[in-house]
Amino acid sequence: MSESFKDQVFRLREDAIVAAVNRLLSEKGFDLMTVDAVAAEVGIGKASLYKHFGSKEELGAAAMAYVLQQAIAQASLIAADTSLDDFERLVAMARWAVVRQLRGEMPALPAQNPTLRAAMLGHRIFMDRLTLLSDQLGAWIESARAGGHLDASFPAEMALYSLFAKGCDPVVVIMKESRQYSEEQIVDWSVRSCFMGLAGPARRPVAKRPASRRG
Amino acid sequence: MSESFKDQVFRLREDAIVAAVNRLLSEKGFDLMTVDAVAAEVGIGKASLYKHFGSKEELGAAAMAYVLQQAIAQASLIAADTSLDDFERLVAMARWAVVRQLRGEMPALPAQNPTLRAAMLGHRIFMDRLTLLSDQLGAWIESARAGGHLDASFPAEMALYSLFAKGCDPVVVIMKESRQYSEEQIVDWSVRSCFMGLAGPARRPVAKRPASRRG
DNA sequence: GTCTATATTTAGATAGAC
DNA sequence: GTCTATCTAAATATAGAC
Repeated sequence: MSESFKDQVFRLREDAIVAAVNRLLSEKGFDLMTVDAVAAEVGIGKASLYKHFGSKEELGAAAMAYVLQQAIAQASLIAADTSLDDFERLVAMARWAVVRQLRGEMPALPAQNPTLRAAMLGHRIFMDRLTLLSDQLGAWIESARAGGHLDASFPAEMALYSLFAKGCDPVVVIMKESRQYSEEQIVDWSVRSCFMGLAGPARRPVAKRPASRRG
Repeated sequence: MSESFKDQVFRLREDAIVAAVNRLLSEKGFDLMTVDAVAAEVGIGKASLYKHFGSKEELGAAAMAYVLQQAIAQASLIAADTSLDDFERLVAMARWAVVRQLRGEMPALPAQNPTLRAAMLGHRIFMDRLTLLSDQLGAWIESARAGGHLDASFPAEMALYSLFAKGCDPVVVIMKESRQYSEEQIVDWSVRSCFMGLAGPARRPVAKRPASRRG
């Protein structure tokens, strides 16, 4: 019973650490985020931090695992919404990623860092969640492709990668920093450009079949 | 005369340094690129390097200025090609950026680094070239928007930012690393997704007017 | 301007008391 | 597990001879 309470405190502290890492990662990025800053943000000593996580890279992997957990939860909600078809579910997930990034809740990890990459590949929870989310998105992508809702001239993997890339789209960041547009506008534009592209009506071929919904 | 020769050597050496920085930046990124590695790649001592550039940030700014120079040269070629309209010129520039990235010739600089950002804002050559290129691209964008070739529901700045972002598109990198697709395929897909989006025929509204060319 | 050798700083990681 | 104090490694930058 006392043990159980201790465990609860332990997990709450870890949650606080992950939250701090997540915030600092989205603000400064991995390389400029220092372990000292994480400890200071949580309000504990650095040595205490290392009792929870063995390295800075593990902190990054844990932050990504946390975001993946939230993405999976969001996907579950979207999957349960029967008013949506699978294409619209993909759009909804892209929207979710952009919103998260605008709110500063999307950690930025450098893909070029081999040490960090190794830590993530060795992080079982992260990898399991990554597989789970990829499978869910992949199923929607296949369904949407089969129905002509996604352009089948692209490989399915490219749609998957594009969705993940929405979480770190520099265009979104710049548009936000310019402070000229509302968040809703930025989200709408970003998602629309992802699926419809930048081209205007003069460059769009005549549709082979009429659009199914939006008249 | 001897002075002039020395100057030539000096500039050649600086070119070699910038080339090395450019290669290392595209391979490792700014934070993982060390000044020691740059000096080793050029084949000179680190102290000699600091006679040419005052800081690591200046190296990064110089590398970007060099890429901008090449982008401007490419834009001049494209501008002179009278077989293209302005929309196609934008497509050609996007294609150029993706090709450069695939070849590992596109330096990656972290936008979140304030020191680096300050160095670039203070780098006159870089800023002048950035303005020049932005003006050229902006003119094409306005022209393409006016003709309905670009979707006018997006702000013009967003098209500009999207073009610049093509130089660091993580989807391109991942597709390349997967080694499943040829470079031409990746380029075609990346450029197509930028302007036409991921959506398929079932999601495209009936065109108000017929496509001008590729029908 | 180039080199070798060194100074300085920063930040990841740990020792050891409690 | 938490803390203070410290170790260590790496990397930016510089001194000083040539």
